[in-house]
Amino acid sequence: MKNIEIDDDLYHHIVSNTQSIGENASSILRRLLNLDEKAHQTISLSESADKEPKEEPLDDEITTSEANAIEEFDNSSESVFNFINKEELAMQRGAVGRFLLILAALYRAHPRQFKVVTEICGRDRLYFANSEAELAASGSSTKPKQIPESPFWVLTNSNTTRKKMMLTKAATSLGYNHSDVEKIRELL
Amino acid sequence: MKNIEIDDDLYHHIVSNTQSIGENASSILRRLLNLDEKAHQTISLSESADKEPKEEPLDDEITTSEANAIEEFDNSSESVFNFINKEELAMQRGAVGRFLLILAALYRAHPRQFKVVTEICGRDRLYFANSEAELAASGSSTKPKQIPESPFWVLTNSNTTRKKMMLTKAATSLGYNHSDVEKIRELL
DNA sequence: GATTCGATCGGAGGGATAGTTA
DNA sequence: TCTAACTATCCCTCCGATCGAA
Repeated sequence: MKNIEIDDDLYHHIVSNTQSIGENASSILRRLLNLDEKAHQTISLSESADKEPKEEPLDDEITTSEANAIEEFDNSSESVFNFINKEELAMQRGAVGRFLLILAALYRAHPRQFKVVTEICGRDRLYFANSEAELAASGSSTKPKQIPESPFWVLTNSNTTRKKMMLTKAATSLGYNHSDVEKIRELL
Repeated sequence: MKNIEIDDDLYHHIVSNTQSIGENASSILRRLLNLDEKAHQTISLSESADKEPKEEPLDDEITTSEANAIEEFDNSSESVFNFINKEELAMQRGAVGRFLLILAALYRAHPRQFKVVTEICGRDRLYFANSEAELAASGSSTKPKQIPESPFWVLTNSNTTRKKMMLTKAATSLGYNHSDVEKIRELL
């Protein structure tokens, strides 16, 4: 135990933070200074549990058969709409944020067949690819962005009209019918 | 001047934070507790030695007189922490987004006393107000933004340090103790 | 010509820091 | 004069419409 001398205002400040009858100065100070306890568990690593959808595109040949096309829907019961969070969408600052969110949903719903989007491209720019470099190399200022939680990248330097077109093509490639495609493009 | 008795480990902690030869305990403690060097925070009307939530009403037309003291904490069981969504926070692009989200949480937890933040201000700019115009008029390029889901506006044209300061002052005005204030400012 | 595509460039937002004031 | 506090300019990044190119 030690005695220290402090100014009145400090003293009052400490007293005013008493949280239990008879609490002593040390206890109050520890709380105010964030000391004591058995440390604080900074960030719970609860994160690591859910992650790891990772997904490896796998290079099976899709073109081979119709059967394949069906089987593609490994998540057959899943549709993008199960992965769209309207709140989150609404919160985005601009079209790019929404664009990425929608694509991320498409990827989550169809991780294995997603690679077909890779075929969607412009006159000379690639629109989708597995790496930033590929997109960057296909044009100037393409502004590649990674589709969240996926191994794919998209070109981002385009007007909104074109972004909608990309969504339309992507959804169509993944087997959505016209009315669903329409709903998807309207999300942007 | 007052004398207080503290544990050895606390004593050492304080001593080890000495920053100049001959610095006294009060000075060190003020620094550690983020208290202003002299006088107290601008806004907090220094209480006497009373404990507990302190806080004072300002012009409130509460119908029941007794309610006044207690009623401050209309959402007494509510703390900002119940209104903070870490996910949402993490998603923000920059400090401004987080800043607004944290303030919105503070407002939701304390809608009736929130008006005290209105007293927080700089040399000539207002930091909080009930209208965009007020803030805009108090300086140039103040970039006022409305605190989501609230009738209040904040100035936004400041560096991150100052935004943290604003949060600190706001939380303090609303009766949070230092350790909570610290947690809040760390959210930014 | 008509149409599709590319990427430049103006605009908005954010916030560090230079500059100002008390 | 010197310093601490505060302001708001200004640079940077992100967006995406627009207009030139194919």
